[in-house]
Formats: sequence, structure tokens, C-alpha cells
Amino acid sequence: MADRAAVPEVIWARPERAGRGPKPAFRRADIAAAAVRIADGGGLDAVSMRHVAAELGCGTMSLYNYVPRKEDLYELMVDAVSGEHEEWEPSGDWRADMVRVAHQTRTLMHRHPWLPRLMSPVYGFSPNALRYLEHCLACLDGVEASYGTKMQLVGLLNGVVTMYVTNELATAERSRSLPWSEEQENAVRIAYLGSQIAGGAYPRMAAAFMEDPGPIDLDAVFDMALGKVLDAFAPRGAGL
Amino acid sequence: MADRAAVPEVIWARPERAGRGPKPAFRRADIAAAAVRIADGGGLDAVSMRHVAAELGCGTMSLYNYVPRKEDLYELMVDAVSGEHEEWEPSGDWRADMVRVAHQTRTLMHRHPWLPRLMSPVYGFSPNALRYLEHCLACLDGVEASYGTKMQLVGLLNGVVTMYVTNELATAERSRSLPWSEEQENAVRIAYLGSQIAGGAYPRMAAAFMEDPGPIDLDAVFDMALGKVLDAFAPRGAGL
DNA sequence: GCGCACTACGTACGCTGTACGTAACTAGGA
DNA sequence: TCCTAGTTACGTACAGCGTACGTAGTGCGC
Repeated sequence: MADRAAVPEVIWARPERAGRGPKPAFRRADIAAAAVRIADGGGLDAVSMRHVAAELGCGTMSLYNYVPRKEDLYELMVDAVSGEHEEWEPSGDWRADMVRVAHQTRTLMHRHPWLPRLMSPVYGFSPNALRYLEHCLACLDGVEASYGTKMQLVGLLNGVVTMYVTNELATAERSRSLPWSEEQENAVRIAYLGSQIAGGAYPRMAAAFMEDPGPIDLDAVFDMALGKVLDAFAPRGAGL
Repeated sequence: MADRAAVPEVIWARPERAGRGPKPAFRRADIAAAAVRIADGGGLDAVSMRHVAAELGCGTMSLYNYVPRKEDLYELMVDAVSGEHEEWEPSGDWRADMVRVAHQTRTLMHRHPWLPRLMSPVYGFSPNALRYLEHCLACLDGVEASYGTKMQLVGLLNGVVTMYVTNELATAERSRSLPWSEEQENAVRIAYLGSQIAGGAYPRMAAAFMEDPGPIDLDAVFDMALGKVLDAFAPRGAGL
């Protein structure tokens, strides 16, 4: 009996190919790719063991030969798209490199809108996550600070990016599981908001929504927040 | 026929009591409280329509008289605990007030560990969320800045708090749905991490984990990040 | 070449959200 | 005042989920 993990197991520590039986029909990468394909097309909730198996053309339960739990499938997915992170020779300007890293992460999350929901520090040590972290640290090589501080910077940056993209995608991703359109939902919510504000109980909120700053440039908002966070760590181009 | 929402509907716009039929057995607050109780005790995944109904002592489908979709139950929950936010007379020192707000939010999230997962800008305009936002804006009354900037500050602050608490709770909340303990899982993951680092492919990661900064004080880390974010908006006690 | 670990996968269980139908109830209009 | 239409309550049912378990069949290590 294979004793399907009564004890914790990191999927990455498990060898792709066991010694004994018939050779596996897929590689882990195939499975991850199939799951990513489904999530990209139909949202994270479309990723079920049955769907992934169908996408691969195998029986549902066969997947459990590769992935002990669905949770591990998620971990495979996150690692797979983490592999899309490009790396480059550190430019010497760590601030510029960090901005580039952040933009790249944001692009990645827009390409795979389910990614923010799966972002977890627990997945932070998959093979591709390690490569990514090492690259970030390399970009910070010239900075005089402890690795602890550098890790905190990278963590905060990642967090802020995740947060912003989550907000950027919130209504769009939400409308995927709703029986009506995003615009309809927004209209109804804004109508309610208007009625509440008109009540006079929230004068400052009312003023805020009267301001009408014109169309919001999400890219600019993101860049501004990113800049502020970096400023917080290095106020005037000094070290951390 | 009641035509159970073929068109979007904000739950807050629906009256608690309809004119016609028998008087409802519960108020929305009862249902929210029951769901919160279950989530506090058994995690968010324990919140199913059947469980909530059982907690209330009514049939499962009766809930759908109060809540058109499960999603709306979540919205009720977030609003309910948002009501736990205390308010106070703005002190005049907006930075101190913002720190207090952030600490309060963090405490709230530790009391209701499922809250970060449900944090969504979509729920940002429930009654208690409006009260909360209005209070934040009131604390910023003396600051010379547009309401847009103020909203951005509040948003960024909330986001950073959410992010930090998510990380603080990640392993604990995760272990709730796992058949083994948090410590076991951590041990296995650290063992894997060690083996990878020992391979020599990630020299900086290796150095980072050699550093051993001693026990981490989560409160201090949180306060530091919070301070940096506030510094980013108001470098030296100036206005925004 | 034997045995056993492994792959493949069908069946089945308990759980989920919720569509639908029915019975009891009550407020508004005649 | 009675009638009726809209609401509440809730049992049943269905499609889908993760996954435990059992059974074949395959091919490496001894």
C-alpha cells in the first residue's frame, strides 16, 4: 500500500519518477500546465480534479498518483507561473530593479488573474519561488542592509503588488461567478451608495464622491503607491 | 413568483421585513451572528448554508428567504464584524489616529481570522464599512489633501494590514484544513528548504537563513512596516 | 523470473450550493 | 369582512465537488 501521505509531504521533495512501476503518462509540468490553462480560461473555480483530468485525457483518480491533495495542485500552479518571471543582470540601481520586479509581478498577475488568490507565504519556497527570491536578493546586492531587512522589503513589495492587483481585478473576477454582468452589479451598488450618501450621515464620503477626479489611471495609481513604498525604505536614494 | 434575483441586488437595499407574509423568524443580524460564530470556531470553510441553518435551528432553504446567495452571507459577515470597529473623537494627531485604526483592524482580524480572506473592495460600502470610512476621513480632517488622496491612504493602510495579518495567520489557518499539525508541516518544509539551499544554487538565500535574527517579534515587524508606510505619505510630520 | 511497488481508474460516500414545489400565514384592497 | 396575492418555511432533488478504497495491469530490482 502506498500509504497516501498520513504524514506531511512537500510535493517538491517527491521524485517525479518512482523506481518500480510502469512509467507515468505525464510529468508534473503537464499537470500544472493543464490546470493553469483551465484557470486562465475559466477562473480558479473551474479548476477541479475532474476538469484537469479531462483536460489531460485521463481518469480523475489518476491525478492522485501525481498530486496527493488538491492543495498541492495549487502549489504546482503557482510554481509553474512563477517560472514565467524573467531574470536579468542587476543594473546597479536597486530601486529601478525593484520597480521592474514589481511591474513584472503585476503583469504576471494580470495574465493569470487567479494568482493573487493563491498567493501564500506557504508556497514561497517552491523551486521557481526560490529562483525569484534569489534574483531579488541579487538585485539588492549593493545595498547595505541585513538580509532580514531585504527579505522584508521584497515581502512588502510583493504584498503591495498582490493587494493592488487584487483590487484591480476584484470586480472582474467576481463577475465570473455571478449570473449578471459586472456593469449591472456596479450600477446597482453605486445606486445604493448614492442613496446612503444622500441621507447625509456620511458628509465626508459624500464630499469624496463629489470630487470626481475624472477617469482613474490604474497604472499611475499603482506606480505612485509603489514609489511611496520604496521611498519608505530609502527616503532619498540612501541605503535601506 | 418571487423571481429570486435574475437581476443584481445589494442586500442592504432589501428591506428586512416585507409587507405581506408571516413575520420572519430571524433578523439579518441573527444570521450574520450565527455565521460569524461558526467561522470563528471552525474556520470559514465550516460556514455552509446547512451549518448556519442548523445553528439557527431552521431548515436550510429558509435561509434563502433572507440571503439570496451565499456570497451575500459573506457580505453580511464582513459587515457584522466591521461593526466591532470602535470610533473615537479624532485626536488632532492624524498619524496617531491612523496607527490606532490600523492596530484596531489588526486586532479585529486576529479575533476573526477568516476576515482577511473575505476582504474585498466590493464589500467596501456596507453600512458599517461606510461608518468606518467616514471615521477614518474624520481623523484626517485637519490634513490638507484631496479626499482622493485620503481614500488612497486609507486603502493602502487597510491593504498593508490585511497583507500582514494574512501572513501572520497563513500557516495557522492552513493547518485547520490539513490532516497534520502546523509544526509537522513546517518541519518538513524547512527540511526541504534546507536541502535546496545546501545545494549551493541559492547563495544569498543561504546567507539569509544563516543570519538567524533570533525570535521574530511579529508586533514589532508590523509596527515597523506601518510606520514606513505612514512615513511614505508624510515624511516628516508634514501634511500629505 | 518472481514479487512487489507502482500506475491507472471505476465506484462510491459525504459534502456542497441551490432550483423547485408545497403548505401555512398575513397584510392590503374590495 | 372576506379574498387573494405575496411571503415565509422547508423538504426533496440534482449536479458538482474532493477523495477513500478496491482492482487490474505493468515493469524494475532482487
